Amino acid sequence: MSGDPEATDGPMTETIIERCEAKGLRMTDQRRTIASVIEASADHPDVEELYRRAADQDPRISLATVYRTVKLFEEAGILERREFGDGRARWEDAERDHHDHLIDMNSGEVIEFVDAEIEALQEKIAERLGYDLKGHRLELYGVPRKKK
Amino acid sequence: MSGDPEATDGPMTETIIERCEAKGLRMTDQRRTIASVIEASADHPDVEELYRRAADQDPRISLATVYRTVKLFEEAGILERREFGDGRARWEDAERDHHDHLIDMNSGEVIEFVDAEIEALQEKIAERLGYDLKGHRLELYGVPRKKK
DNA sequence: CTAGGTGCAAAGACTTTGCGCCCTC
DNA sequence: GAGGGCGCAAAGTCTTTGCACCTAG
Repeated sequence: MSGDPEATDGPMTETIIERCEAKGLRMTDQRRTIASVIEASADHPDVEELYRRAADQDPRISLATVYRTVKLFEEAGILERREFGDGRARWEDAERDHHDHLIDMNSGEVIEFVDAEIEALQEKIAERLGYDLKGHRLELYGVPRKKK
Repeated sequence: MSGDPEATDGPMTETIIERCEAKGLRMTDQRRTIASVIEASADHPDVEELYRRAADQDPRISLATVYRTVKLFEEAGILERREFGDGRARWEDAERDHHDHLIDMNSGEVIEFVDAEIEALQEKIAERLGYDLKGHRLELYGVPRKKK
C-alpha cells in the first residue's frame, strides 16, 4: 500500500536527532549535521569520511568534534562502532535492524545480512557455556562464487 | 576433546619453529624465542605482552622486532591476528584447531569454543549471498548466567 | 661474504584532550 | 548567565620504518 516505510504503527524508527533529544543531549548545529550525515549513510563510514560529508554540509565542523560526537552517541546507545580489521572504527545507526556483515575479499565491498537461525544458535552456544548473550559480532569473509 | 595432538605419527602439529623452517624463513635467536613464547601461550597476548614474555627469556629482543616478527609470521600463515575491540591486536597460533571466542563482559576473560552447526550455517549463508566462504570472525559477548 | 635481520629512535595513523572562546538551555 | 560544546593544536596509543650495525646461511 503506502510506500512510506514509517507508515505502520508505532514510532518504529525515530531519527537520530529525535533520539538525541529524547536522551536529553544538548543539540548543537554540529551534532545535528553529524546526525543527519549518519542517518543518510547507507554504508559504513569511518570518522574521516563522516567528517568529509559533514564539513560538506557545514564547513564549521572540526574533526575533533566528529570524534567527540560519535563517542557521545555511542555511549548513548545511538550509534554502534564496527571494526573491519583495517585499524579504524566505522559507525552505523544502532537502531537499524540488526544485521551481520559479509566482506568481499576481492572488492572490499561490505554486504549486510540477517539470519534468524544463526542468531538463535549463538544464543544457545552462550547458554551452553553458562552465559547470557549480550551482543555479538559476526563477519564472514568470502570471494564471489564461481560458476560451476 | 581433541585428544593428544601428537599421538598419531603424522606431522599433525608441527611447532611454530618447524613451520618457519619449512617455509624457508631465516631463523634468528629472536624469532625462535618469540615463536616459543607464542607456542607456550594459551591466552591471546598482544604485542606488548609477547615482548614482555620474550624479553624475559632473552633481554636482547626489542619491541620493534616483535612487531616485525608477528607480522612476518602472519603473512606466512603461521599466526592469526585477532582484535577484541580494545584497539590492539592479539595473536595466536594459526595451526590450533579453529575456534571462536566468547568474551566475558564482566571479567574480560576470553573463552574459546567450537560449534560445527554454526560453521555449517555460515557456509550456507555465504553461499546464499553468492560467495565462497574464506574465513570468518565470530565473537559472542556475554555475562555469566544467573542461577535459576 | 652478503642478503637480510635487529635495536633504537623517529615517524605514522588514528584518536583523545587541554584551553580559551562561543552557544544552548 | 552558566555550564557545556567547539576549534585548534598538542599529546597519547599502537604500529611502522630509516639507518647503521650484526648475523644466518
